[in-house]
Amino acid sequence: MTSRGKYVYGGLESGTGCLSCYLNALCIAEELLPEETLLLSEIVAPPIRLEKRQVLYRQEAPFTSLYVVRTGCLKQETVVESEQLLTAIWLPGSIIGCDTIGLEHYPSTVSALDTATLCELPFERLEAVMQRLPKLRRRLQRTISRSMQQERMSLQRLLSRTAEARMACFLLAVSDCFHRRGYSPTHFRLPVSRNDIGSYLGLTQETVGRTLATYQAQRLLRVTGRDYQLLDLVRLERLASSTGRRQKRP
Amino acid sequence: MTSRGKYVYGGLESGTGCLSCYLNALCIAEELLPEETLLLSEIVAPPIRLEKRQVLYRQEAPFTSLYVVRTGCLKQETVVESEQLLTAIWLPGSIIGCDTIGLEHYPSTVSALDTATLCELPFERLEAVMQRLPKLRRRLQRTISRSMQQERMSLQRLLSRTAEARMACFLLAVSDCFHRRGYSPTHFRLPVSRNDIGSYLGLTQETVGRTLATYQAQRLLRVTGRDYQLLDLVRLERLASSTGRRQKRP
DNA sequence: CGCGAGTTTGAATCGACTCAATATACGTGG
DNA sequence: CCACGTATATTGAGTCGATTCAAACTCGCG
Repeated sequence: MTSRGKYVYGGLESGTGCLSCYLNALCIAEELLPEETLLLSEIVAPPIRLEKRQVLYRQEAPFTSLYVVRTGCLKQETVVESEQLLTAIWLPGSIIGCDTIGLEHYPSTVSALDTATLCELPFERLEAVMQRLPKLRRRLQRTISRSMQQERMSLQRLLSRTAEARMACFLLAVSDCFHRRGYSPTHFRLPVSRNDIGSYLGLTQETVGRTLATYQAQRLLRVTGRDYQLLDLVRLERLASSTGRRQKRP
Repeated sequence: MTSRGKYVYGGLESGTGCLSCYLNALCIAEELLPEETLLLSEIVAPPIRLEKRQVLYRQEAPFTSLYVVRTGCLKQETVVESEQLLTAIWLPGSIIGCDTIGLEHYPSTVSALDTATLCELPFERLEAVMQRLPKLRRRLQRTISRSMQQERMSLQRLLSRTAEARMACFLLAVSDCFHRRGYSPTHFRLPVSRNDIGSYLGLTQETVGRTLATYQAQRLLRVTGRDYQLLDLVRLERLASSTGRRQKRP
């Protein structure tokens, strides 16, 4: 998070726009007719490329745009009462900035964990298109509602779970996300430090490491650095959906 | 949560509508001109009165309306993978249903914890008014964004806190909410069982009770049943903003 | 090659949980 | 209105899990 800036990436085919985007079915463009999608792609700013540690926007910066993650991984940090929280981890397909619509300033800082590419949706222009395309507005609202409920639930679940169960929840969420974007659900690189995973899950880095070690000993997965290979999704899911504690007898 | 239904409350002055509502400054009506507020009050359905345990809507029921809490207290429960989570506690001034806009069905069940009165905003009609009043749309979006970020942060904070700190966070949030609605911030009835507080905070009922007892011994507050009297907000805030754990030395 | 950030491992402490038993409040029907 | 039964709260003892702290280790990068 040392330098800020938005560097245009020359490598993306820009002429084709949203129509040919591999994320189409997940982006807000979902369910739009081709001619409607074209309308959308006209307002999409040229793709942004961020290098590791580069900042997309800072807390308190004026709100201008939503961003869709095409590739890479970003983190969102919020400072409140001089306490820093890791409030989100963004993977491909996520829409960043939904928590800022209607506000003047971004409530948090978003930065890249490794090289990332994003689509920028200037909100003013998006608003204009939504005026003409109510379907698009509903689509965005649905995305927002879903993520609100999703996030609330996943955090709520974590609250009453042990470290083991929290890690399982986290890894499965990441796996699921990659899966739906067409990547492997069992083998991925997650460029997040143990420390960051810890503050995202409310654990210490030591506990995160130890838990991964335990998993590895049980042949649930293999980790080398930040490269994860899930070996037994079924057992991980069992771990994630139990609280990890002894059953309270009725 | 035994019986369902929406019973019209005869006791609210209905002719005056939003203009005279004591919540005006907090409801989405904020910042609207009088004539605009009138437009809004025309679509507000007659006030709803719910008795203790009555259900406002059930999970999977078709989405029809947003609701504003006028008085009383409600809880939101979500069942996912046969696990029941207490995902929200709604106090006066809250808008219920923001997590459902754009979706077909409510993602959770909301029921009254004691007698409650609510304003119903049928969403179809609200949408029509927002079409004519962009200001109102922005107002609603701002509310949604704010609550998204707020909720995310407060849950995130809880994750890395001890039972003592979690309880302090919770009580202060409630206190703040009542305060902003014009009630006393230090003396209120919170008709939520220890068990429900526990599942909301990710603690057991025993821990909730013990923590309250500890607080009482330290003259931080007085509790009798579900009646709370906060005696030292400053010290409570200190408790809430520290994690409750020993400081890790740098 | 060496430095530093990130990670791993171990030992001791403290906190929250489970379980069980008791006490209190509350609503219902006699 | 009181007595009862159920739901909710309190209290205590023992266990298990996550934290703190310290130290050694590994990897990537200049």
